[in-house]
Amino acid sequence: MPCLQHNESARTRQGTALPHYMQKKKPNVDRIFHALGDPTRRAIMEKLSEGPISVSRLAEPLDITLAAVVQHLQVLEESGLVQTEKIGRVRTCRIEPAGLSAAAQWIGERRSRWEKRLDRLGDLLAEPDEDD
Amino acid sequence: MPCLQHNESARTRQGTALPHYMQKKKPNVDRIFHALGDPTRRAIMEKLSEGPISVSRLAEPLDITLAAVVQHLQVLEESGLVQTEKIGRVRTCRIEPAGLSAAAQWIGERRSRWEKRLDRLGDLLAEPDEDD
DNA sequence: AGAATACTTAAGTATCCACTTGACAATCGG
DNA sequence: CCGATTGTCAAGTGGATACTTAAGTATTCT
Repeated sequence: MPCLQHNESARTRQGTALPHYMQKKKPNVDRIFHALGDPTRRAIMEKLSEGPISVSRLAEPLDITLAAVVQHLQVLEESGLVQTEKIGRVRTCRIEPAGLSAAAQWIGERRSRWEKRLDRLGDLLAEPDEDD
Repeated sequence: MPCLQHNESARTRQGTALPHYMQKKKPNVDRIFHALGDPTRRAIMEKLSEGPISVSRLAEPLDITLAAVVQHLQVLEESGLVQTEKIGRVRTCRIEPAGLSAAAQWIGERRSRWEKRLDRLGDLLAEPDEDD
């Protein structure tokens, strides 16, 4: 069970340990982008965007072992990008839209901050006779 | 110069070698998501979203060495997320909006594909008397 | 019941990659 | 011109992680 801990402590945190009450604050963005950082996992998301599918069907086009696919799925599920459900002996996987939304939101925030900055800059260039 | 090759060939490609004429097709999504997969690099993007800034100013809050920051910046620049310009001895870094756009687009495509699927499903449930 | 399917889990390996150190290069300030 | 800033480059290290193999579990088929 202590197998898939990412334990990003070493590099992720800058200073000393976080107080426990803000430990789980937004664990998702970290995990989501880490998950999307792997090309195989993006390929899995690609396939999943076509619709729900079983683990072995997912593995078919991937030319890695089933076991490896399962490991990727665990990462994706823990990050909240994917949701799975086992019925009988087959586990069906589907996209969890909230995960992709969180990623999109992070990107959108940074982008709009940057663009707002550009706008203000534009204003300054347009009216250079305000006080300073 | 052959220092920062990611050389994702082994795992990224599924089958045999790609023909050279489709090698550089969309190298960006891979690099962009790999770049955003690292928390330190996301912190850099965060800071950059406040406006252009020099390398050493960027490094200050990061408690890693300047050299490490430079390496992260190379990854970010090669992925197209960041643009830099050196004037005198100081290199100024800024966000390249096209990079974030590409990431946002990738996410948006998968998300909308998935949601379109859900819509069709909704239609079926709503009108179960169409032919099959 | 026995065989086949569809995963699951654990352990080991090899590669990748974030980071450091240390030496060097170029520019700026007195 | 000398020292201080600001950044660059190369090599090395340790830890993370994508993947494999191999053995095990639970379900379905005949």
